[in-house]
Amino acid sequence: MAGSKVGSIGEYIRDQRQRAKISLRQLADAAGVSNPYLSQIERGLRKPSAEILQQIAKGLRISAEALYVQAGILEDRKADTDVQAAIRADLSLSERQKQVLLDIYESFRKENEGGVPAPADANDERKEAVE
Amino acid sequence: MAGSKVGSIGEYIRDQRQRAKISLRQLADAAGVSNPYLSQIERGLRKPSAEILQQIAKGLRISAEALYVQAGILEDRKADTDVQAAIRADLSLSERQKQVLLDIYESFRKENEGGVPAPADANDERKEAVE
DNA sequence: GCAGAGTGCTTGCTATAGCAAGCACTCCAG
DNA sequence: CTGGAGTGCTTGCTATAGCAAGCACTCTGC
Repeated sequence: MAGSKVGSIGEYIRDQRQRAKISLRQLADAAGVSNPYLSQIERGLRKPSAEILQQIAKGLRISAEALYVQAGILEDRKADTDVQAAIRADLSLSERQKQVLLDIYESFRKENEGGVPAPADANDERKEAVE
Repeated sequence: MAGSKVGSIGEYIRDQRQRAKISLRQLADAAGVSNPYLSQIERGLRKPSAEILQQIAKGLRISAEALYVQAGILEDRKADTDVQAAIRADLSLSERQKQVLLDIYESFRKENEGGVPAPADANDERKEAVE
């Protein structure tokens, strides 16, 4: 999907449907939503709920997440790193603690965008962080 | 969160709110939703849209995804990897950064020995770590 | 005691999501 | 030509999401 990340969900659905070479009614039937409503969604007249998006994704045989991203209700995340996935799934952490760790992890990665720093620099980093 | 992955979103929100030790109105204000509506959501009388869940997540300072998972609109992605192993193996972090993250992770887990704690504690931890 | 602050909930309303019934059109076979 | 199948859209309706106004309660200070 070239262009903006959060575009018109309706246009995106129509595009995917046309790529799949199925009619509006065929998709509506496969998705279990009414065909007039799907038409309205595609033309931007209605704003579908996440549940409807889930059904449409099923009918299109694509991930619901892809539609959520287009609809602006989910961040477009490239595959989680192992660290991120592990933190999210860790049952010994509260939701808030997970968010804190993820934020710190992310800020560390930003610092390292020019490369992983030498151990001497990392020393200073630790002192700041621990204090 | 032991037990079913997709439970009552209302109970979950109330639980997170009570862990954060904030009143219903405080969360409603922080989230930008009406307090009666939040009350209805917590009691399972209404079914909030993804947009409202997003706002509530912001007010609770947790990820929207966590609420989506509870609401059944997003799959809970499993991670087979352990947090500690993942941090150690992450090539985008320096060794010192890894240690910092591991220390924080460890201290979070220590705090949680009697159970998953109130997020207010995690708040303090974050301030220390970033400074 | 009363007033004020804070709490969670009730109630009635508006806007709109999502549907069913059906229209208008195109295409093709008999 | 007509009828049938398929297409996308219009229209009017119902159910409900989400809100504002306000109630009933608890607690505290004067």
